[in-house]
Amino acid sequence: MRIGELARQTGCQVETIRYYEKVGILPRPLRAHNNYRNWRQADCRRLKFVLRCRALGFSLNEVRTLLELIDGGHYNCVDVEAIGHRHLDDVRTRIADLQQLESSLVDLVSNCHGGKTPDCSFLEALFEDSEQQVVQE
Amino acid sequence: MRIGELARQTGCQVETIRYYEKVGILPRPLRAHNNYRNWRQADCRRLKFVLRCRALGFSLNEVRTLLELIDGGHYNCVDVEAIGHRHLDDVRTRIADLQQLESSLVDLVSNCHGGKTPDCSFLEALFEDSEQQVVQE
DNA sequence: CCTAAACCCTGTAGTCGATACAGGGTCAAG
DNA sequence: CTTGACCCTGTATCGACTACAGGGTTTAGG
Repeated sequence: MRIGELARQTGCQVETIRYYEKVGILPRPLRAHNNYRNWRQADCRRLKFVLRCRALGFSLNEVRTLLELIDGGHYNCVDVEAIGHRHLDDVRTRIADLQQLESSLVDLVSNCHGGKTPDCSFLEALFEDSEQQVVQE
Repeated sequence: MRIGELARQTGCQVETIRYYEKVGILPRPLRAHNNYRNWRQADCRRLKFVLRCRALGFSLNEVRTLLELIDGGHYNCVDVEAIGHRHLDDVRTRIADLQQLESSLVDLVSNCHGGKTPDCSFLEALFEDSEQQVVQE
């Protein structure tokens, strides 16, 4: 299968496939006489797996770890679960951070009543020399 | 004030200050005889403003826009409010996306019961050739 | 006066996960 | 025989920094 066909079957961009090959997420495929890559069905399956992991917010390094466990063949479900749980914790932390951020923004914007310069409470609040800490993103 | 002192007063890293100068977020300061940067109190205030915006998740480009409005002096509170609201919408979208992602992960992980290879339902679910779409991050 | 540590400078490269060319080669249809 | 779709390599770009390398300056202590 040529790269365009693999792209169609997976919904992945051609450049991204070449990128995944370069960084070792996908194996180097055989080449045809014209130097075109020749992908196999197993590569398609693997790529779909990668894309699903990415859609779930796993980093490429996490995906690499999962793939190594799979490729090694002697993975333990406990290891896999640990990666999943760690990632879930990450996601929950990010949600909590964003929610803090949201409420700070709501506070700021709610003070805004369309007045003219220089009475912008939004900017004034951001310029205040208070020690009040805003949550890090 | 030298760069280290500005870093201490703002909690910003020295390299980041030089970076902000390079990309035009901070003005080019005067230089002492030894070529050391000489920052003023107004720069400190400006940098604190920038850091607060960043902590609220504004991109550097959004910060740049806000600073241009301020520097121009003829900004309208409506413009500022619009930037704030647009950003708030962004944040809410990201929260919703992450929450979708969280529930997908919970589903995956909850099927995991510490079994041995090759009975890992977590990996199997990711390998499934279903058309079921996972939410994009 | 000397030395060591702390500070400052410029410039470049690296991070992550792609994306976007530039500049070429190949192939099938009309 | 040409057009357009496809493929190749290699490099540059994005955002927002961070981390050096390789140098100069200042400051405190002995």
